[in-house]
Amino acid sequence: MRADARRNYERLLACAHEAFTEHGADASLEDIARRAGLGIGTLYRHFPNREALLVALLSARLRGLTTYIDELAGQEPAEAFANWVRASCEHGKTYRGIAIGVMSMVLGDRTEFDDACAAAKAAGDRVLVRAQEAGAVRPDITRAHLVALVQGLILATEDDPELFDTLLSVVLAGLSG
Amino acid sequence: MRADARRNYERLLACAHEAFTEHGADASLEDIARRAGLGIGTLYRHFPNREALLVALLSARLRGLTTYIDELAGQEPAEAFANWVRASCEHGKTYRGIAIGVMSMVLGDRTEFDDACAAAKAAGDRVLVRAQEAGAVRPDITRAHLVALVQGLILATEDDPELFDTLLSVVLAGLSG
DNA sequence: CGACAAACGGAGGTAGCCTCCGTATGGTCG
DNA sequence: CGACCATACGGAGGCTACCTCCGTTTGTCG
Repeated sequence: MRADARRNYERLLACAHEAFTEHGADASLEDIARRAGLGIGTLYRHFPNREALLVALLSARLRGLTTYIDELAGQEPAEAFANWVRASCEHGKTYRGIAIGVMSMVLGDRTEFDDACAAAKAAGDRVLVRAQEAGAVRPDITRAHLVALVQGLILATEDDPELFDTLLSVVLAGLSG
Repeated sequence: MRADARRNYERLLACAHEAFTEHGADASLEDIARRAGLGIGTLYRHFPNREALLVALLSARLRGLTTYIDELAGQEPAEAFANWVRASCEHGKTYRGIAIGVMSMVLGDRTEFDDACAAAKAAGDRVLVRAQEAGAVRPDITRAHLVALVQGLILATEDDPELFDTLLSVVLAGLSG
């Protein structure tokens, strides 16, 4: 990959992040190219369609989340667990709209995204198991339960950060072993 | 309202339902007008923009759900409660994508939609209170809890009906008084 | 430094959004 | 019953976005 190509790839991802968080998954691709100071043709060479750009962006962000989760290994189990839940909520809030857009798209090769998902799940499982082994979290809880709790929490408290904090503390207390 | 206008209004809503469930909130408005055998101008007179059409459609559906919930008054409390949860899940599944599109839109007069929401909530509360008074449902559960549970359930079990049924039975068992 | 594969840019064809206004028609009143 | 007009309809047209295609530019390697 040529140096200019890599530079432009990164620039496009950064501008796509801005545009998608501002306007949702419907953001104009031409606007993204303009923000990056590049032609629309360049955007389409790197990402053949909207889905490809979204998948690349989400995958990059998921990799970032995975890195953070792995760093939680240095914290005590209960604290690491709480931080994991919190980070997942934050990630879910920011990318809920975008992720739903991606989910509704079909077909195509989503290997990259699937891999990033699997990695994030595995990293989360490690934190969960550790917390459970330390007796900080009920042993019957699974990651699927937490996904459901987190998503429900986010949707039920839309636009009410105070309610969100209250319910999150309730959930965390309820999960303690 | 003239007779032809009312007929066309209904026809547009029906075709919008088809199109939105097929293609999500991004469905083409021109396609909706075509399906209804009407000009695009007619669609825009009845619904000045996409949001207005979505709001009208969701409101109509919510009113239908409210009617169903009210009919549950004839069933025994525990059964009515379970049916309410089930119907809410069904409604949420079908309209999740569309509803999210609506939620992300801002400003404008949403009185009609707000009223429909309030009515559905009130009807649900009646069923909940009755079930709790009969001792069929834990007294500390609120409708907000159920919204969170339901939404989380739907999101966590995307594309896996079997898992959905399993988790739903778990939730219903867990809610019993 | 020169050559060429790799990358860029943007014109252009298509389609959807929404507006505007000329045309058609349902309902009402003499 | 017929004529009038407010109400409603249709679609052309201006705009913007999507995506493709190809002529031009540029990084890299011998």
